Amino acid sequence: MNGCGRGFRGSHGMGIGFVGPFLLLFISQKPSHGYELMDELEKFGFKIYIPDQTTVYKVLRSMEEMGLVTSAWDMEGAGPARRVYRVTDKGKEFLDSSVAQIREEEEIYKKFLDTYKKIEKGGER
Amino acid sequence: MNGCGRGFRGSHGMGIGFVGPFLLLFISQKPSHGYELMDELEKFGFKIYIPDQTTVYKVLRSMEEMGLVTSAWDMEGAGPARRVYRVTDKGKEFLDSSVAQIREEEEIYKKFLDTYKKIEKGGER
DNA sequence: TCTTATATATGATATTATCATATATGTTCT
DNA sequence: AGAACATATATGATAATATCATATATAAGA
Repeated sequence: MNGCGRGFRGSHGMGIGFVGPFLLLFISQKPSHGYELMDELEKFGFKIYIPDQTTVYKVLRSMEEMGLVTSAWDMEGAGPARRVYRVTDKGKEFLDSSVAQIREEEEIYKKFLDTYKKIEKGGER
Repeated sequence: MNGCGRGFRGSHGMGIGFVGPFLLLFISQKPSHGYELMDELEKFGFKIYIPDQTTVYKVLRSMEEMGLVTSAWDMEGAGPARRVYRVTDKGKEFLDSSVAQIREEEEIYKKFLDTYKKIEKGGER
């Protein structure tokens, strides 16, 4: 019981969890680091469920191990050093290949909401 | 590596996993049993990712333990006995309360696809 | 009889996410 | 100066979720 998001998606073996593709999408637009990416997740629409910080950092490292991104320390600017990630060609391919799955889920969710609306109206509530 | 779906959603503590709300939705429309629900998942749009059979059976049992559904054996008709599930009031409430989260995810996915389309067009691909 | 579809179930394991905690830099307030 | 806070990353232990491998059993069809 912790008021977090909802569930696996059985992505066993994908290696980058639920949030991975989103991070890959962000990094594809602009090289970025963990702390900033956390922020971007919220701006993107993650409100009720926002992944844990440690999850984000760990997924970034996983993605690097898988060769989907590379990282380098950025000492410039204020504050502590930032580990800045950049997408690789392999990362772009991965992103491309995950789109079909995302599309399916988007459709399933849309259909869920439509169906719910119907039974909510007709229902003995 | 198993070609399955994609990842957790950090639903720690929800107790009914990713597929739970869908099962609850189906059962709310019509009492049903595990084997049939598997079928309905496919009809609903689960193709690239379809949850494992054992996952479905286990989630149904969890939902019963949580008081979201009740079950009874149905001996009528052909074939082996079926454990038929019916939604409870608590189950309906649970379904209601999970809608906000589903809506957020649907929006996030939609935005993912829109953003991807943009960077795909403008991208050095 | 053999195969297939129907139907449920469980113990072991793999995968993913969070929790608790640690470290460190730089800014702002008092 | 000292305290508090925002920024920034990291890891070991633990919790939650999903699958794998396997077992059982009924009935229909070839």
